[in-house]
Amino acid sequence: MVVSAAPYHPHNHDVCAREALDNARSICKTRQARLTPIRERVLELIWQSHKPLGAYDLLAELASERQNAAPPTVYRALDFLQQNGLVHRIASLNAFIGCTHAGESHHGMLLICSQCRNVLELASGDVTHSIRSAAREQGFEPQETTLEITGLCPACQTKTDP
Amino acid sequence: MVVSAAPYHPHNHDVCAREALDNARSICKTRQARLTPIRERVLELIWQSHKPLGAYDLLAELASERQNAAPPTVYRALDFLQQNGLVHRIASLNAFIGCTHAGESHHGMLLICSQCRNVLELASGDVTHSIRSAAREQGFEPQETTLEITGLCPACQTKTDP
DNA sequence: GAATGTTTTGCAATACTATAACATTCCGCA
DNA sequence: TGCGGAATGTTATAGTATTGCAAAACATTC
Repeated sequence: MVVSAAPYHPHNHDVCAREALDNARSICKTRQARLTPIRERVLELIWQSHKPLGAYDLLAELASERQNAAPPTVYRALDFLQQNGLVHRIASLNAFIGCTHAGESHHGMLLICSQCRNVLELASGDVTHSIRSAAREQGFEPQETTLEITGLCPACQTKTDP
Repeated sequence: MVVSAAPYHPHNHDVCAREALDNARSICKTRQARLTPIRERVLELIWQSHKPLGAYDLLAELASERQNAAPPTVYRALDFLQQNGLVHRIASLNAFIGCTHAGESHHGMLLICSQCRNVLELASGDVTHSIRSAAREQGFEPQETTLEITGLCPACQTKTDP
């Protein structure tokens, strides 16, 4: 499932988020991974927008809903979600975003708008391929790729141009 | 100046580090940036190897040499070195590495060995180009790119293969 | 449905990473 | 020699993440 080119295109985000949740439930069922209430709620919070959230943002939300939320609560949920390919951690921001390519084998290229903070996840075969071959040329065997690009999304470009 | 394909190739690292320091001094002179003793020492510490060092690793070294080293001491030095393109911050590790392409316009692609922790910096035109065009296809205007790849370097591949 | 082993959650403490704010010192330059 | 900006000293604190152990929930088998 690939969500359409959100977030730069206007879209019904409720539908978008609901689809992501449904998809997550289906993936977890297949993988026999337990999408517990805490984990599901964390994922739901992350999917409230296409802007990355910090672990302590999530914790604050969670703590307002349940008594016993502590840092490990949210970090464990995030670990689970990452391991099942449902969220990405954005290293350059120490924040987390819902994965729009869950269930597909990919390594996401994240386009992060420095102005509105929306994040678009891309999976480009060209990019993947050129990175792999550049690495292999050096005899290097890649395992994990972190590719994060900050810049201006289309909407924010027109806003800042006079 | 491009340092040869260190660190995977055997090389005289003393020479390698000394060249990096000389190069840094020359760059700072040109840019009228003040490579003060603290800043130079931090850079020297970073260049002791091709393995990334955390800010607090650097601080520990620094503190053993001078009385007044505190976190801001090392973070300020690192800020300066980054702004002048002499070191890179590795977001996925919260650590710092000497830039092997200082003085050249580039955005480094870092190959990080998960076993020996050595880091090789690459500047591939192909990769740069495919990333830029993938971003632009979405109408996105890139400003900063973080590209970090963990995997196995040639030496560690042969070690782990039986 | 009770016993058992595994997974998940609760809980407290702490480690690690980074910055803020303000005082002081240093350095180039008029 | 004194002025002004840059760099450093100093203290405190903010922000991010993990460890370790106890308790509870759950799945499975008997």
